[in-house]
This record gives sequence, C-alpha cells and structure tokens, in this order.
Amino acid sequence: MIEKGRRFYLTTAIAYANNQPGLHTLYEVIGADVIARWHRMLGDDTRFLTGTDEHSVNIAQRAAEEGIEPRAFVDEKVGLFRSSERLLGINPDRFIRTTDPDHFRAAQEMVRRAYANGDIYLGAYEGWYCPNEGFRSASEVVETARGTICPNHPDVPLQWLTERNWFFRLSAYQARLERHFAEHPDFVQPDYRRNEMLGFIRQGLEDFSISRASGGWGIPFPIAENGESSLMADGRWDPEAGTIYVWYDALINYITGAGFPDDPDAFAHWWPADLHVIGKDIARFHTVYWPAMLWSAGLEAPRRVWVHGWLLVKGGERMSKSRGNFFDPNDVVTALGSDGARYVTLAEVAFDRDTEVSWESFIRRYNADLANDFGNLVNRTVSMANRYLAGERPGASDGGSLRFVWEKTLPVYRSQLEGCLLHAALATLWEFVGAANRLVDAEKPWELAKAIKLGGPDGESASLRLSAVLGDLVEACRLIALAGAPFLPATAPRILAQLGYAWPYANDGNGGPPVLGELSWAAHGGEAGQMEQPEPLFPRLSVEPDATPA
RNA sequence: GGCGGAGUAGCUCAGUGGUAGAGCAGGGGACUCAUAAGCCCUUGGUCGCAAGUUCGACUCUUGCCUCCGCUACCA
Repeated sequence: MIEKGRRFYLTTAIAYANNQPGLHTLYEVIGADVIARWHRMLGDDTRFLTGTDEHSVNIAQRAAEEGIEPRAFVDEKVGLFRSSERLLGINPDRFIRTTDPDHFRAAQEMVRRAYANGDIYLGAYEGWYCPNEGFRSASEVVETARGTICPNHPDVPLQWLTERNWFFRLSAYQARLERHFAEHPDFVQPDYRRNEMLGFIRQGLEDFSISRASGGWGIPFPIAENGESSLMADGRWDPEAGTIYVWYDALINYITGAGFPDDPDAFAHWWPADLHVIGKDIARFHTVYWPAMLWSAGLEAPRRVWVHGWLLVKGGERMSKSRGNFFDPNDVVTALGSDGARYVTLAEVAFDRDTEVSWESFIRRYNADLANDFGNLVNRTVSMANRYLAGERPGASDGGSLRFVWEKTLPVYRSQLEGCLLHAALATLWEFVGAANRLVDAEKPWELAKAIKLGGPDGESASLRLSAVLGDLVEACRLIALAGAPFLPATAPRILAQLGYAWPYANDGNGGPPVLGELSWAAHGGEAGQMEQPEPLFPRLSVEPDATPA
C-alpha cells in the first residue's frame, strides 16, 4: 500500500506523432490520468508524464511530402494530441516531446554511459526495414503477391537494408533480467504478460541495434566510429555518426521527464518510476530492453509496468488509425461530455485485456451508469433535501446500512484502482450507487414527509427518520463524488456544490486534504450547509441506431 | 512447432466436484423523490464437441474443433 505523502511517478507510452490521436491511443492516457489524480488526492507527491515520440524516417518523409519541415509537421500533430487531451481533462505534470532539448541530452548521455560500460559495439545490420517500425525480423514480415510487407502496415513497402550500426549488448543482461523477474514478481502485470515476457527472456536474448546511418530527423549518435565524441569542432554533430534509433530515443523519455541528466536532485527524487502504463505491443521493449538499458547506465529499473490491451471493433479487429476504424476522441467528448467520455471508456474497456466496443455500447453504458444510476441518484437526493428540508443539509446517521456497505466498498475500490483494474474499481463503486438507490425505495422519504404533515408522535419519529435517510443519501453522494473524482474530475466539484460542500482540490487533484480522511463516513458530519437546487449532471441520451465507424 | 489463455443467457463477463450466476438489453408489476430515471419480479443457457474418472462434472483427465496472446521455424 502507498503511504501518505509518498512520491508517485507514473508515465504512459509516448504516442507516435504522425497523425491525429484516436481514442484507442488516448485510452491509456485517460487511465493513467485517473491513477495520477487518485495519488494527488491521496496526498502523494505525484508526477504524471505523457507525451509524443517524434523522430523517425517516416515522419521526415511525411513532412517532405507535405512540403514542410519535420518540426512543423510534428508541431501540428502534437497540437492535435494536446487539444484532445485537454478536452478529456487529462492533466500531465509534463507533456514531454522527444524533440525537447533536455531529452536530446538525456538520450545522448544514455548512449555514452552504455558505451563507457562496454555495452555497445559496432556491427552490421541487414534485413527488412519498415519505415513505420524499423527493422523487422523474418518472422515479422509476410510474403504477398505485391512483395514483402509488414502485417501492421499492409500498404507500406518494406526495404532491404544493410548498414553499419551500433548494437546494445542485451545478451549480457539475461541472467540479471531473470533474477529481476524472480525477485520482483509484480514488475510486469497482469501476470500473464509477465509470463510471456519471462518466456521470451528464457529462450535467449539477442543484441539489438540502436543507431541508424541515415542522418537527419533524429538525435545525433554522440559517438564516432573511433569511439571519440562525434561532436565536431564547429559545434555540429558529425552526420557520419548517424542517429540514435528508436528505443534509445523513445524509452529515454521516462528519465528525461524525471530530470535526467540535468537535474540530479529531481532525478534522485523521481526515479525509479512507480508505474509505466503501456500497450501490449511494446511490452517487450519496456520489460526487457529498458531495464537492461537502465542497468547499463547504472540506473534502477522501473518498479512496475502495467500492460493494457486494445480497443477492438465488432468482430475483433483492432482499432487503428491506418485501418480507419477508430473513435475520434473529440466526437466522444462532444457526445458524452468530458467526464462521460472518461467514465465510459474506462468502464467499458477492461484495463487488463482487449475489449470490443461500439458506439452503442458507449451510449448504453453512459445512460445506464451515469444518467440513470448515478446522475439520477444525486438529482433525486438533492431534490428531496430541498423539498422536504428546505435545502438544509441533513447529517449522516451513524448506524445506517449505507455506512456499512461503504466501509466494505472503499478498501476494495482502492485496491482495484491502485492495482490498475480501473474497470473493476468502477464496478465496485457503482455497486454502492445501487445500494443508495435501493435505500431510497426501501425508506420512501415521500411517505415520511406525508407522515410529518399529519403531525403527532408519528410525525416526530418520521421527521427524525427522514433527516437520517436523506443525510445518509447526501453522504453517499459526497463519498461517490470524491472517490470517483479521478474518473469524473469536472463533475465531482459540481456534485459537492449541489450538496453544499466546498471542493478542496485543485483542477489536477492536488492541494486538498488527504482523500482517505475525506472518504471516511460522516467526515463532515457536524457541519451545517445549504444545498443548491438540483441540476442534472449527465443528461440522458437517445440511443442512435448505428454511429459506429466502419 | 513450442508455451499460455479462452470458448457459460441476445451482449459483456463471473463462477464452483453435487442438478448454473451478475450487469446490460428484453418482458411484467407496484410506486412517484427523480433525468418516463429508480425499485420489485421475470423470459432467456443441452456451461465448444466427444470419450473417460466419479455415486455425481460446467467444474478433473484425454482427444478434437474454434479463437486469441507470446514465441520459433519451414517454405
């Protein structure tokens, strides 16, 4: 368990900035943002890093086709990412770009350290080269009538390349990796991903290439063939030295974002990362290559890598930009609102495996969970408190059934959230929503209100009862809003306002009291307050027959 | 080819050696505080196929089929 005030550093993979982002790309960023917000609210010293991967021959080519500089090309794409993320309420502590100057220095420093440690050497590389993904091994390409292609990009022709490259001695780290996996059973999660990676390690590791001869759009390789620095007398980097190839560029962003190498104090504070959230397609690079690269530089491996699955469309095909079968996050936000989009995406898509989604499943989930169950619960609670108690906020009771249910719910919710089972955490919290809705029908506050009108001794006991029931319901709404705030950061403060409470956290979840204290039953039991008029939080949507992208 | 996972109600999934569960969707009902929401009840399943072990298997074993993941290789 995370102790109060601990620091928590988490990252997402950086997205390839060659296009507009799809919801399937921002999915992990939304999930990581939720986890980051939870830790900020806990009071942890939290740092959340996400960003974009911007170097590659492919991007340089695309820019050239459009007749613009690579930098202008990626600036535009990054703008699209940032604007979609803003719409989704995503709040990184730093948005890192591999074109950032400090990242340039970090990547070069990592290469120098690997070299100094004897872990990189010159070799020749020959093989099929995919402009999108780099060199592909024989098992990764497919022969077709139109020639050899990479299955992920059927329309992109492969090239057969031979070139002199620097290699990283991954093979030297096999034993240490096996030991690390054994000593840190939670290093890779979920477990079946860990087993897959362990299987990959055990069958023997091969060195991998970390440079490209083709200069241009990339970070200059800092070492010349003679082993000296490739920095020339005129201050330029020798183009003959080539550029750093993808993994010694992209992966490095995680330490750049922690202060490496410019700010040793910051780096000592933030590294090793507590959590990398990544997609299953890059698990090997994060759980095998990356630890070895860090060790080579004398640094620690990250503490935990969470591997999530993909969003699939009906029929099981992976959502992807190249297939054109993806959701535009901006459309989802337009339809469901910012919090609606966050909630539905994370409730509907399991964070530990692939999930089929459709526009209809999103709308159904929104209506069932947000409009009908939770939104309506808040609305009916606030409405009754206004109508029966003149808006004077009733206090929660001590021994009510909801309190009992809540005290069972919170620890489960917390462990699922911190264990990255975000969909399960929401399901747990929503069971409590259901319990609150059932309490309304069991207690029938409207009948209590009638008994009060009739007066007499029955009226007096009804009055106490009404106040206790509505107090428990108000408390339930407060607790759900606070606990669910990482998922619903824009709505949670509105709910507290309707309940007559101030919202003590900043927009990113920082600055307030430790949330676990706030989440104890009746944490603000003695405080008087005036409730606001009810205002629907999640307007019900009509189900459109089929708006699922083809 | 090797290793691993999965095949359970229309959909998404949970589950256990003793004659199957949840949520959503569908149907019905009583109510009315509420976003015609909520609540209660309910229709749906030969638990992939076949054989075996067992008093008894959806749950164990074997074979097969289908799908998926990791990985290898042939051509």
